[in-house]
Amino acid sequence: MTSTADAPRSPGRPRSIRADEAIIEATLDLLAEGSTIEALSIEAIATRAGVGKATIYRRWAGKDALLLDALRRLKGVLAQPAGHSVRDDLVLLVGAIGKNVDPRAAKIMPCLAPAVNRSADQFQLYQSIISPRRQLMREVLRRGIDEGVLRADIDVEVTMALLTGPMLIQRVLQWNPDLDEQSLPERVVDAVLEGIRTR
Amino acid sequence: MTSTADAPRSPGRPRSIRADEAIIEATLDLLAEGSTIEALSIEAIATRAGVGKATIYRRWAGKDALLLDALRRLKGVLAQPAGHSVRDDLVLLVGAIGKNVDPRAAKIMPCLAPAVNRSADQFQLYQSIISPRRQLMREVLRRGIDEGVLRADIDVEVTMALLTGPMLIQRVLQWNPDLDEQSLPERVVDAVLEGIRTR
DNA sequence: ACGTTACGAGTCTGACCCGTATCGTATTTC
DNA sequence: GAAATACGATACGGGTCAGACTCGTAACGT
Repeated sequence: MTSTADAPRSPGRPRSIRADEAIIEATLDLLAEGSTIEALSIEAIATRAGVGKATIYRRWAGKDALLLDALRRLKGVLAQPAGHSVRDDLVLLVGAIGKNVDPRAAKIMPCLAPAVNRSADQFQLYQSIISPRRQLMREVLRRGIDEGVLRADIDVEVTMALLTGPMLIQRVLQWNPDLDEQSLPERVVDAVLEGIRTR
Repeated sequence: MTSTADAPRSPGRPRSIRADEAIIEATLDLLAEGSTIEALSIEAIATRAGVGKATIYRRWAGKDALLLDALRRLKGVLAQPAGHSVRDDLVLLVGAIGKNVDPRAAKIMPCLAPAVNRSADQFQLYQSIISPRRQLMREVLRRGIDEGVLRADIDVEVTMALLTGPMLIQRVLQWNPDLDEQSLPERVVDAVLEGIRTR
């Protein structure tokens, strides 16, 4: 016989996995199409997903809970530095900033900026996404110090901000429309490595 | 007699300047208190300003037009570099990023990130605010090159992103909560000046 | 005095939305 | 086949808001 712990299966029709998917996808689609977080309505999501509202409320407590789950899908995979050259690893990591597997992510990211500072939940989600990436860069910098490629007296945290900031304001805020995004990672890394002062 | 061009004065009660002020102020207050751009309603603004809704519609076509006018007030004044030391001037300019005269600006800025990429009007407003500041920094960097303090082969535009980015992600996105904002301008400028590579 | 325009306050219609409930139907276990 | 649960659809009451409108009043020119 099946053990009791093995089959806590409830009777009745099981929840549709396709509905789960459709709801999440509809949410991300709508966000990517330009809807802002609070303009997003459960009704719109339900319609877009081809699903009844009740089906959404059966799974999530409200819009916030749904959004949290939906945004988790966007995380994407971490870039994997090769480990040969510190400079090349940094270029790889800087180039990966704001570049997710899901093309919708680029459109959605700017929307999170306001939310991050108003909701503790979303701040935590945001930090949980970026902190592993920060850790990756931190390790490369530490390796650079150990190998003697980077000075030992640099502030690693400030250096990470130095490398990340320019890329982020360009990708998320379109800070300077004339700046070439393609070559930016290389140029940022090299500038930070060499400094700009005459010697 | 008064010349025709001199007195295009219309009859009737003139518009109240105090109402103009009150409406703009109420808008900025509500934004600074945490309301997001689209959660902001004309009704709320009218109530807060102690003004009838019609008084607002008489002046602006809608929420967008009002917002554009209101945000223009936040520009603040440009920091004035002393012109003695390039390093000190850069510290001043970097420290001024995201620091406006109006304390409400700091709370409002993150809300603009999504809007900037969706409305051409707001993108232009955003650029019109930051481009004179960019120009200021550009001039300091050029002076540095002329004086021989900075290398002649640096890319000035990339360098500006290098200096601005870290400060902006910290002030607007709270990128790394552990980073000390107070000392950041100095540390960013010095790091960019010296580079992080061993020599 | 009189016409004109603005004022604050309020009303009204038509949207849109939330969250819940209720349909008839479909899918599962026992 | 019966009980249980899910499904999409739709209806509901309660809420907010946009915009246009209406009051009675206030401020300005002639």
